[in-house]
Amino acid sequence: MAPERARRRIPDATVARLPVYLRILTEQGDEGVDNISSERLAELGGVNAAKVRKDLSYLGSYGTRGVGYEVAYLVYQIRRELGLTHDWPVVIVGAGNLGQALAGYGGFGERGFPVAGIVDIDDGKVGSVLSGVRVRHIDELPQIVQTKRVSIGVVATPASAAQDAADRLVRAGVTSILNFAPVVLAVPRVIEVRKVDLAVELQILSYHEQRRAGGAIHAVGTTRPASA
Amino acid sequence: MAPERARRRIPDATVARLPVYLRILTEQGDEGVDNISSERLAELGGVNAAKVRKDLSYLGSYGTRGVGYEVAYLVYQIRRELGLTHDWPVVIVGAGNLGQALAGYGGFGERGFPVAGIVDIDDGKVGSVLSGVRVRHIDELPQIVQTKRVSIGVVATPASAAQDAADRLVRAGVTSILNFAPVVLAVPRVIEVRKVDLAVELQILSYHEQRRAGGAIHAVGTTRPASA
DNA sequence: GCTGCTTTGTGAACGTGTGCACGAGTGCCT
DNA sequence: AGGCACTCGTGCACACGTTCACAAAGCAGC
Repeated sequence: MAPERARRRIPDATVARLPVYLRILTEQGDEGVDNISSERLAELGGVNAAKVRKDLSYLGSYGTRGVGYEVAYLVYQIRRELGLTHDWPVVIVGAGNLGQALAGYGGFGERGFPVAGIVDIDDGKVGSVLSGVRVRHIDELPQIVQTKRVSIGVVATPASAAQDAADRLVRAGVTSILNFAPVVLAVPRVIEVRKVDLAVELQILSYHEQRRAGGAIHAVGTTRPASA
Repeated sequence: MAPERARRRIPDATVARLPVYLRILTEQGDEGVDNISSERLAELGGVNAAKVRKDLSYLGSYGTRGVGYEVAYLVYQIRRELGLTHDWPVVIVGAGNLGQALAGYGGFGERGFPVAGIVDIDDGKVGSVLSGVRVRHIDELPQIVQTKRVSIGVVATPASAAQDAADRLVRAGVTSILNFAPVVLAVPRVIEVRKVDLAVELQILSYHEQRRAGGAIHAVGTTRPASA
């Protein structure tokens, strides 16, 4: 049969950029662009052209020398590689400020991640409806995950409840977690966790602002300052 | 005067981890812990102990061999290095779903990033009050930035309006931007931009799920499929 | 078909980040 | 005071990621 492609592991850094290329390519496709060069794609993506070519080369040799890449075909290949050929329902834990915003944010469903359910531990919130999805009690989590075949969970609870939420998600059978709580989650090795932490992002910006403002004023001294 | 500290450039990877250490150390301090070893800090932060020591060594030699690090002092040093010795007011552009959630999310102000203002281009939204902050028209952006000395802007608009929002922020004098819109912003070199993209995070998780599930099922054909 | 122009795909060099391993310093106990 | 147990700080080797530079491959025009 077909010779199994060696499924070379795609570097993390590349995986993180593929969604960006995908979005740009989709936009370009909608605008009627049929072919695109690595140079142009790099420009739109804010990266280096060589990087684009190397990234895309991990998918296979889908470009045409002297011409560029066929947009539609590349979109297909990236979607296939990212597993976006079918929907991935997600379940949101936590119906607070953030959970509500996430549920209301249309971007989820449109991009292939429909909200299969929202759960909260607070009976006061259970029953209310957010953007068409009814909030259910967290005890129903296992049932939701099973019946809707959910493999991605979103933790949108306060920090203090995040670990419990993660534990419940894992027990319910979820294998990937997107964590918005400012906590380092402890989960089994096999569970894939990604973290989005606003405070961290702001503090990184703060570092650069601080450095810009006063950091450079002091001339760089010798290697070892007085440690007294 | 004080001997100018040697301000060596701190690696990006380290800067990204310092906020995590800071949060853990603050928590530990609140719980009455006075000293902490790199081993313990690593465990709580989900990283390697050697990495913790190397990261902290960029700040200076603030540990005590045989004992560990004094929590309070380390908190102080990290805060100083990250520029968290004073508040950094932020201005939010976009009072939609996300902008509202961000304004309502208490974590901002508490962590030293008070919301100096929210602006929107839609007159229908101007005037309403979100979590105590009145939404103002985007034309007032320069004034807000100037009077409140804002250097960090948050883009919480739809993708189509994000570049315009960024342009306005830059023109108003902001030098760092946190972008929630799924767009690659074009800004002057000197402007620091960080991006938070939910779709990208989910697609990365999708990649791992897909790989876990069936990545190996379909054998991909030879190097070059028919390209018509 | 041949020439010249364009753009891909990738080897190789370089830079950044990680983790080990161990010397060096510190506190405690006798 | 001396020995021991502990933990930091860091040199070094290795892995990962980025960028350059160029041969290979395709297209267009004559």
